[in-house]
Amino acid sequence: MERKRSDHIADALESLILDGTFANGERLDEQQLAQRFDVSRTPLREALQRLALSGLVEQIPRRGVFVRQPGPVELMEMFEVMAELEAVCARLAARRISDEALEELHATNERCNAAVKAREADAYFRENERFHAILYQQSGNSFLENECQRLHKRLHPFRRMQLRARGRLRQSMAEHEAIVAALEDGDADRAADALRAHVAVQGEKFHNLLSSLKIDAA
Amino acid sequence: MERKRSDHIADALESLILDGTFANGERLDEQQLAQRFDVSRTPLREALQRLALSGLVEQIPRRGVFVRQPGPVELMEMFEVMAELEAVCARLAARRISDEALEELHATNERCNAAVKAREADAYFRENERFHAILYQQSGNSFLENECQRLHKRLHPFRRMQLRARGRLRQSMAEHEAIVAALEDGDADRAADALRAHVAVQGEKFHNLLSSLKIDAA
DNA sequence: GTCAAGTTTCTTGTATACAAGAATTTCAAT
DNA sequence: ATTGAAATTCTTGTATACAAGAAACTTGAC
Repeated sequence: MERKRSDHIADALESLILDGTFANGERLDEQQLAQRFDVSRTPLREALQRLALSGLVEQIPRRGVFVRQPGPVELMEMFEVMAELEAVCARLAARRISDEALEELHATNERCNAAVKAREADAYFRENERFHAILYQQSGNSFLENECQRLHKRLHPFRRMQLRARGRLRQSMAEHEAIVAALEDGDADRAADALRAHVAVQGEKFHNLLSSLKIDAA
Repeated sequence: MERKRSDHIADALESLILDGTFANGERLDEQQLAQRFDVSRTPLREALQRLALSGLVEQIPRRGVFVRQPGPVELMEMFEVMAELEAVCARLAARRISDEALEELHATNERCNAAVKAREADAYFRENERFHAILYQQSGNSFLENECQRLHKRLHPFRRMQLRARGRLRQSMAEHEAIVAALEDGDADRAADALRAHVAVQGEKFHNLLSSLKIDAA
């Protein structure tokens, strides 16, 4: 299963957009980028098209493609949908989850906690991602799993930002524990509510963070 | 806002796949299709890539692209997710829906009913689509609205098939009425449950239909 | 006749060339 | 100096040409 050049370019561009190398309304010049990646315009255009379809970039016919960072409103909307999708995962998983998966959720939380204490941000994020990935998978609905991963990936950079809020890490861990507890009890509604709240609060924290930044800037 | 050739080709190919002109595992030959649409391979490849990203087609590197109709399991999964997403729409819409929109839902249902009585299938489908589109929109979350429309579009041909089940049309109309009633009462949970059931039953009907077809074939 | 290695042909992936529409600049008129 | 139209330049969209990998076919050994 070998990948082609345009795939790698798409990934690279995605990273560059998500980490803010390209500013928001900025136009992405095909020729420049082609030179930068040492490739012709053909695979580059394929990569740009992929980004356009995944929403990171807007393609205006005969004008070019422009970086399109979601604004505060759209972000809140995305977090809202993410919260609901994860709640559905939890509801389904509460019935279907295996003992092994529960064990793994516990283990992941352990490692997550250890990372919090050791102040290892990267390790924390890795385990956090794993926690959610397991939940998606345990929904038993692979279409849902894919949709969740898609949206999760898109929200990734903002999730990271939101976690800088004071005391959020410890609170987030507590929420994880509560979610696992509900799953262990097989309580679908409680698990769903816990997960919905867990994700929704991320959106809110992020929103607060944005507001404070705006005040600072003003 | 002019579109480009590859957009039209993508639409055309999409129709051809959805209406079954191309069989399931069939390989789509770039050269043949290019001739067929009287265009070079470049825009055609763009169109194919779009279809691949939207899931209608699978692209295997250096091998070609193949039609990929979802199997029964995946379809059920998709209907399950659709049901949940629409339930979220209903829950949000129950609080935010405007009087005008409620009025329009009623009107749409009227026209839908008329179409049922007149046995006008096309009109029925048009109004049915409109009903759901209004709900998506009235969620007040445009990201959610887009996601719903995306999935709705993808399920469109299967929805149509499912409605052939005996008595389903009339039952479906009754469900629509119940949904509007819940929205008028501002009862979020009832609206969500009604819409979830309304969509979920479509998946089940479809599943039944598939099973009976398989028995017939055997 | 079957199987395998080598060769040919075909298809996809990439590069380049060309066409057409958009942006920018130039230049004239007021 | 400003405005507006013509022309030039630049960028995107499409066509064609080339490269590389996969499938199909040929040929030879057993």
